[in-house]
Amino acid sequence: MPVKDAGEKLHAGKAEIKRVNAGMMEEGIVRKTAELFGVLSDPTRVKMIIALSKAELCVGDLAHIVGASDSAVSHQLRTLRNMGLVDYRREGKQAFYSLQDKHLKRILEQSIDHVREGLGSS
Amino acid sequence: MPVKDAGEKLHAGKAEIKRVNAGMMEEGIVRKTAELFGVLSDPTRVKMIIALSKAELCVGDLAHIVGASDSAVSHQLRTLRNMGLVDYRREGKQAFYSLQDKHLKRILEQSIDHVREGLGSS
DNA sequence: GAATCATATGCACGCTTGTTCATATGATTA
DNA sequence: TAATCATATGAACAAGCGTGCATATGATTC
Repeated sequence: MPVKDAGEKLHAGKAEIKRVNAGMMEEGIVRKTAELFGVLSDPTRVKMIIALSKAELCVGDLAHIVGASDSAVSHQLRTLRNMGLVDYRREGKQAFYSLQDKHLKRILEQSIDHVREGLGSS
Repeated sequence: MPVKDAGEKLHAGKAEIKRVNAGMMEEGIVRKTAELFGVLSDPTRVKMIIALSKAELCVGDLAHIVGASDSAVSHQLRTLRNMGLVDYRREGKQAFYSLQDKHLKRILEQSIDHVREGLGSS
């Protein structure tokens, strides 16, 4: 049975619409994908992830590197932790973080190239 | 000359910090990268981009496909247009949009796979 | 045990963002 | 020309987000 288009006025052919609809994903996947990108939509977090992809770092050093306050970085790390994107290791007073998610590094690097190629105009 | 660390207390070796710092990008690139990801951080826009990567569509059809109002979609299209991510073509009353930026499709698809592999836990 | 250090957390505030509603624009049709 | 259609736009509002500040926690050092 085809998709019910009862009443709605469409312009492109129904076959076309149907074809596009078939390529759409489940709502849940879409939501999670958007959430993942949300992580990368903040400059501080982008820098944090770049840094953590290069070395395991404690909060203070990370804050120093990305140029944000300890508090801000700690807050953001919680987000990354909750999403399972960073690894966490305690050593005395310090907490060491590193990038858990290798895919993230790939996606980020690819996108940076993309921006470098000139398209991120704004 | 090494990076000036005057006064700040670092924990990891300075060489390590220096190495990580070297891998950091210019502020402008970081900002634009974050902006690009910002585009993909909303479910409606994710759906729009998926749809537009499969076919050229007019506003109404696109709205129908992604399940949002014409107005909402039009607003979002303006954002995408301003960022140079979609192509625009007028035909009579209708305006047809398509994905200008092929990289975007690649990045998006790669990230969807990534989410499918189970990491987008939230 | 007191002081200090590294990190974490709750709250508040300002800013951004996505949507809706109303209206405008511009093209087609009657 | 009037009415209608597709799209665009502006104002307004709610919700979410990033940060600073104060404070808490837990480990080390004196």
